[in-house]
Amino acid sequence: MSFTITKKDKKTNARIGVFKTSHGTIKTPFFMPVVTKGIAKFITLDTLDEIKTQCFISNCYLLYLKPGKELLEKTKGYHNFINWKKSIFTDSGGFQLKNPSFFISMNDKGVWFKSPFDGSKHFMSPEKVIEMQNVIGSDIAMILDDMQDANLSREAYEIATDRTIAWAKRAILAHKNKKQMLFGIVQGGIYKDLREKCAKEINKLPFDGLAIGGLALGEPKESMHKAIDYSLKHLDEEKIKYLMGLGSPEDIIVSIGKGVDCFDSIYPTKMARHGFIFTRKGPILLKKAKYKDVFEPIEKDCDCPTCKRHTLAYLHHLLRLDEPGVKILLSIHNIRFLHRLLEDSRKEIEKGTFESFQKKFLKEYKKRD
RNA sequence: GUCAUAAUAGUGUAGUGGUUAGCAUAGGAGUCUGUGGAGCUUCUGGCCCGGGUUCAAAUCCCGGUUAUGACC
Repeated sequence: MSFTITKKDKKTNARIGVFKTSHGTIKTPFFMPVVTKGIAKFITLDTLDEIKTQCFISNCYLLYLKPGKELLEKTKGYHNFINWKKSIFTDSGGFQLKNPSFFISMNDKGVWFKSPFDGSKHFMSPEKVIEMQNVIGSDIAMILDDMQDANLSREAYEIATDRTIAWAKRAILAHKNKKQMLFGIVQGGIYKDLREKCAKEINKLPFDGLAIGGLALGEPKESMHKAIDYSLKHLDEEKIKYLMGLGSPEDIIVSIGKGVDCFDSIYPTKMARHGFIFTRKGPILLKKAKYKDVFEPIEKDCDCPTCKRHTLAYLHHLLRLDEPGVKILLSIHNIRFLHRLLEDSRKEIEKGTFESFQKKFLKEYKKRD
């Protein structure tokens, strides 16, 4: 279990590296799809393998509810249960804090959640979240953090920042599993001093990786990018950096240049379900009538199963009929698109040409509809 | 041919005298970022035709047209 930077870009803060977990080696920077409950939405694990997914992220809280701790103990972990040989991250459930269908209340001890399945109440503490992730057996566990929604008062972010720091310390003490890595999370909203304070404190602790959370929640883009900078500035350069939740192609390319190594997001799959597909020349809204007779793949050079076999006209036809299968085909493309984008970024960093690649990408990736 | 019933956005429908004529879907525009989901916002678009009653008609009356059904 280690992270080794193999090359640093001279013109930007981008870097490539090798991230070793108990289940293999991941080339960084990388994108991981979200596999909340043991399967990605509309994509099987088989397909994730086929489109060269190195790693995915699941959700500790949702796995705690179903299938539950006992079953995962019986199967000796989540890897066995779902039969996935490669690496797995688990999110703590901190993100569900902003979701009213889960959240009940919280204090310094932890969070009361409710189950949407039966309304039952569950208490989650920083320690309990570590314990559950241990049962899951994920390669990377995330600490429970206090993530506040955008547009709250500064006081709310001050409390959340202090609580995240306090919980991070408790998580470190609770974490005993030597086969599992633990990542800390930086919070602080869009406030420079809070981000810096949180980053410094989290950076002091012996985490295996460092995450930046609480972004892309409705704050302006510019504030978001600044918040990333404030956070990264005080984090150990040699440790792996994980920007939580961001998945738009522009955000990823910009953030790689800042020195981020790891991304996860529901963005590609959610967009796909709503008929939005990524291309290097910008996103396509496939339902538009202009695609009804375009007999070309989404992207000619894309190697995903969807592009190798189908045309825009065909996919448009399925989307207009609201055939469920089209959500599979589009989700596959969008995930593969991000994997390819990251593969290309790694190649460009290796060659020392990342900066011009980044500029060219951002110039070409404009809305074309 | 006779009788009955019906006719409201492209489609399917609600509306029994005073409504900005409602809803769904289709169509246009926008949006979605550590998954309670396949969503959300928004725009466009309609009373079969002609006459009558009434202060006022999608609504009541007469005629026409068309559709469906039954009968001959």
